[in-house]
Amino acid sequence: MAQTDTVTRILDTAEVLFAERGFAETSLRTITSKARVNLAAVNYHFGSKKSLIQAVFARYLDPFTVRFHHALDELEAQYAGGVIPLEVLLETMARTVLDVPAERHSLKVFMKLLGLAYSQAQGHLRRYIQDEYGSVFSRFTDLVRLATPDLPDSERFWRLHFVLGTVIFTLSGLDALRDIAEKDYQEHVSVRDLIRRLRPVVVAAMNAPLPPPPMPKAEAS
Amino acid sequence: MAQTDTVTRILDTAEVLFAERGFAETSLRTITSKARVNLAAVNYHFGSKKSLIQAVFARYLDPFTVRFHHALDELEAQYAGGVIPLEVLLETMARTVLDVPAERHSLKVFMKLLGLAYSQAQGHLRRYIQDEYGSVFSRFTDLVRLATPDLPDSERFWRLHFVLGTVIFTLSGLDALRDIAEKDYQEHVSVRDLIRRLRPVVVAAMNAPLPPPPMPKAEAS
DNA sequence: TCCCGCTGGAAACGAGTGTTTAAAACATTA
DNA sequence: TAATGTTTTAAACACTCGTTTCCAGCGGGA
Repeated sequence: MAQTDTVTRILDTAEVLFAERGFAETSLRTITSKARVNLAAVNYHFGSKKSLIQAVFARYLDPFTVRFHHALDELEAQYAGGVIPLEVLLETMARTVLDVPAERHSLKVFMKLLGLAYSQAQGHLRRYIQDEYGSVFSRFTDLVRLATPDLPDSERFWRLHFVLGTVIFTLSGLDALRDIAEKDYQEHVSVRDLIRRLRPVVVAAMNAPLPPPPMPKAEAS
Repeated sequence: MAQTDTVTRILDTAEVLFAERGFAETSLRTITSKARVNLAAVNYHFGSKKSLIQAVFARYLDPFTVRFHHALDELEAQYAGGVIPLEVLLETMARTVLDVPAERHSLKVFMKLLGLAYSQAQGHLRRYIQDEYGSVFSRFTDLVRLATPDLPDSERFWRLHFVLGTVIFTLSGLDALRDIAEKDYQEHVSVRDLIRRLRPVVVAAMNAPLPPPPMPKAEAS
């Protein structure tokens, strides 16, 4: 192997370029030249650009899933048989998300990638993430169901995605927002600062009163 | 002019293609062939692809801003001098957003475009939207400040972006989420359905208790 | 009638894309 | 040391991209 492994050098370079410019806007030539690696190296080691994108995600999501499963195991043991409170579940997820990139690169990159996974076309990516990491998420939502027995299933489904949107949107667009915030309010916000602000908002959102029942169908949508 | 104006035929086709595949992933050739228009027509009528993208947004945002300004005018007259309640402000914004695409195409396209504007690189777009339509948003946030006097400025700033994230994220990824929801809960959700569910969540998020003060700085971020 | 400013159309340009090839360099084992 | 398998390299391939060029058709004003 070279000074540092070619594979990891490609991954390190690709993840920040993807995060700050998107997938389609980042060419293999940009990646390989910045990583000081031959152009063909990507296709040799990963097979294709698609596979490289998936590999970038795997490097974050693999450690995340094992840590999260582990954390949920501990929680279930701790509350043996009982219900794990919603706040604890959310807190655990947040802590796991925060821990994973700590040992790797920046949390910012991780969140930007998650944001891209949702917004960019890249159908293969959504399918890959769903197939590969869907099970952890279902386990989590099952626990959330136990913690919020009064919420109708569909309502809980939507609210989870509401807060997911809040978190991903905020953290993935953090740089731009932080610039505005610092200019207007002269206060520096760290990621952990943001999480502190997010917590009460997310809890309040999940515990919001139920919406009124839908109007008797007046017009088709 | 042809059967329908070449310019509007380009815009009509471009907006749905952009919405469902992103900007970089949609080529001018795809647009022009689907619109049954010559390839050179885009560069002739709009000058460049960038300008076409901006024109697509302008066709939504121009009517939106005049309507929204008008609605805020009425509100200020109605509450002459007094404070406009937060719920009324949010409701007004939601109604305006809903009204605009009604006379044009789908709300879905509009929200997907907004989502793309945030997530895709396209620096020129963010700048264009900020320069062209930033004033309406500042007027709105000023009114929100009056409605929530107990919220610190920075906290209100972040919470507004939190709920913005919720709305854009949910509505722009609606199709995928709707598929899951329909499969799992056998209920069809319309956009207006979603807004009904969003309302209490957004209000609760804005009115959430303040976060605890930040920890005495332990480690740098 | 000639000329002019627009709009539409086919073809080409030059740059940039992901991917493949075949040879060279290296590393590892026998 | 020789043979083997693995990794790196430079060059080419086959496209696709946004943009430009040049010309044909069209209208109405002089």
